[in-house]
Amino acid sequence: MPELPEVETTVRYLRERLLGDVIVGAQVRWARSIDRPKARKFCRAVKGMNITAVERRGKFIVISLSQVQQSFAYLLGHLRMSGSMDVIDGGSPLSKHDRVILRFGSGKELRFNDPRKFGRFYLVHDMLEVVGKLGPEPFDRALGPRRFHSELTKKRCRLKPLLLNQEFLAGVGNIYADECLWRSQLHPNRLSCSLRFDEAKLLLRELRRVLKEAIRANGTDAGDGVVENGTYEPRVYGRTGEACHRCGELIRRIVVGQRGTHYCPSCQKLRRTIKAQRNHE
DNA sequence: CAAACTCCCTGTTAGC
DNA sequence: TGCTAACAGGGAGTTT
Repeated sequence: MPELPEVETTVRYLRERLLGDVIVGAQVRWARSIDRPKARKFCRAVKGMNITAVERRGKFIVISLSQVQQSFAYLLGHLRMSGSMDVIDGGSPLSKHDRVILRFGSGKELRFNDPRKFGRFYLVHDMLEVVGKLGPEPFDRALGPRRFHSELTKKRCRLKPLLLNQEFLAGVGNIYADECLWRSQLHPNRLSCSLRFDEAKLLLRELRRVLKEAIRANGTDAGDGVVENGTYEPRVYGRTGEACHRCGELIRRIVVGQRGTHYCPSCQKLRRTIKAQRNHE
């Protein structure tokens, strides 16, 4: 599943190939892949648009567009579960799950491939219409340990669902939520309001470290038929029953907030000490 | 406010 | 071998 590192990888890939190119045509093979406007209007409106920037906001791909008479300014894309983007020279046969194709003046084609059909494009004037409610970027300079701790403690949620909440923090998905909790030795069910300052500080640092490491590796290989060639190796995610890299205990899978969650029962204790445990019993 | 549920989808997999 | 049913999962919306 594409999360921040995978989207960042995709954005860099697209930027390198599409910057300055002009969209000359669009084909939509699954109408609901276009969230807004309606597919017909979308195809008409993107024609003649020039790609002036390709950036990322959370898990959204943000493409800035310019045209002589401006009616739309941003093309946003979200890969959701199984989406991926490919830029090819054009003309080659379509593959089964290609949902949207953009043709460019250079002859290149952007192909949006999405087996599960959850991914979406948004063509809008104001990108805040789509990404306006997102929380801060994990790498936002304004997000320091102090503010992170205060945001964490003013909520009363379990850590895992809170990290996945895009209005709390933008870009974290199931894999990297599990990974940063393991690295910080925090239990996914731990209440956010119970975190000490040093624990919040550690969590933020480990989250940034794991995201950086994954970006450097071009993300994680989905292995799910999704075209991705990242080499980041998760330490807990998808390693149920295997040995913890820190202590050797077997990694366990539980469900937290309707999401599969992987953690080490020995390194990530809910309660910190035996004494604290007794006090609760 | 927090959490659970439902829906959207299809490839994969467990079970028969 | 071949079939069916359960399942995963991001996010929006609804209900508890």
